[in-house]
Amino acid sequence: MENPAITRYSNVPGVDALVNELIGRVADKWTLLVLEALEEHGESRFSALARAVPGISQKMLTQTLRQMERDGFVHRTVHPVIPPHVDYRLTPLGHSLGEAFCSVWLWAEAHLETVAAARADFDNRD
Amino acid sequence: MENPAITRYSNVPGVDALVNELIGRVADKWTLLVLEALEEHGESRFSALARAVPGISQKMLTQTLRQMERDGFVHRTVHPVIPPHVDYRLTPLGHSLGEAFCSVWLWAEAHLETVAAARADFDNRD
DNA sequence: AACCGATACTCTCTTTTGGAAAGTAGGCAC
DNA sequence: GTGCCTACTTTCCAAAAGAGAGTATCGGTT
Repeated sequence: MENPAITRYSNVPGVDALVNELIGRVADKWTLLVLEALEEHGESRFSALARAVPGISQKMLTQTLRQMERDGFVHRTVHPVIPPHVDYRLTPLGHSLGEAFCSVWLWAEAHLETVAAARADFDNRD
Repeated sequence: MENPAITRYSNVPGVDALVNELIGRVADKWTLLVLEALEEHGESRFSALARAVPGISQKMLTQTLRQMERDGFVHRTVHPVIPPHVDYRLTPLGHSLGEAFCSVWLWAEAHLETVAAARADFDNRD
């Protein structure tokens, strides 16, 4: 009873599930915030990212960076010195993702007040 | 000890936290998928959305639609008939968000294989 | 030799979130 | 009455996230 219909901006049926999965991975708050921090500050260390992404826990930062590394968005450089020194930087793929999200950031900035007004309106109904 | 520095594509310090919050709301897998379904199919009923968004539970669909309604992305029309009939459609604001995300969908489609290859490569290391 | 500091994690515990499935409401055909 | 229809709502349980302390490493200090 599945609807095999066209979905998504391209209409290739079998690809949709995969695109959905990738979107699910990419449409993640922390991924987006880390991506943005790396776009903004360039190559950064773990502790710098922890500072740059407000509210992220070390655990989530580690996890997010691992996923992003696995997906090929960031490159991890370990300098074998004491104390340890690890740098993270965007790959070209990660950078291209950042550019794709650029319009979303701009949208968020542009419509911040509209959304706030909509929320206030909604909360004051009934 | 907070770093008040420039973040985001605009550099207005106080706005950043709000933009972050909005991004967190908007960069949500289910929100994105529902948004896409509404872009694709136009005004839809609850059950049609449940079918159009593969894998979503009723609970998450209800919750996501409520949030999107509160944020002003969707309009909810209740037809007071029996059995109940409720239609959801994108507001202009919701549509503009969909357009902002368009580049992300295109990115996902375009780089699907690159990401798959990166993952395979990562998983086969050490 | 014991201790400390620095850095990037890692582990444990508690809270929050998400999914599956059953329940609710209310008129209408039977 | 009983069952049916749709759009939720609730409940229970499992998975995920956050807080915060712990770990490994080595050189320098005491």
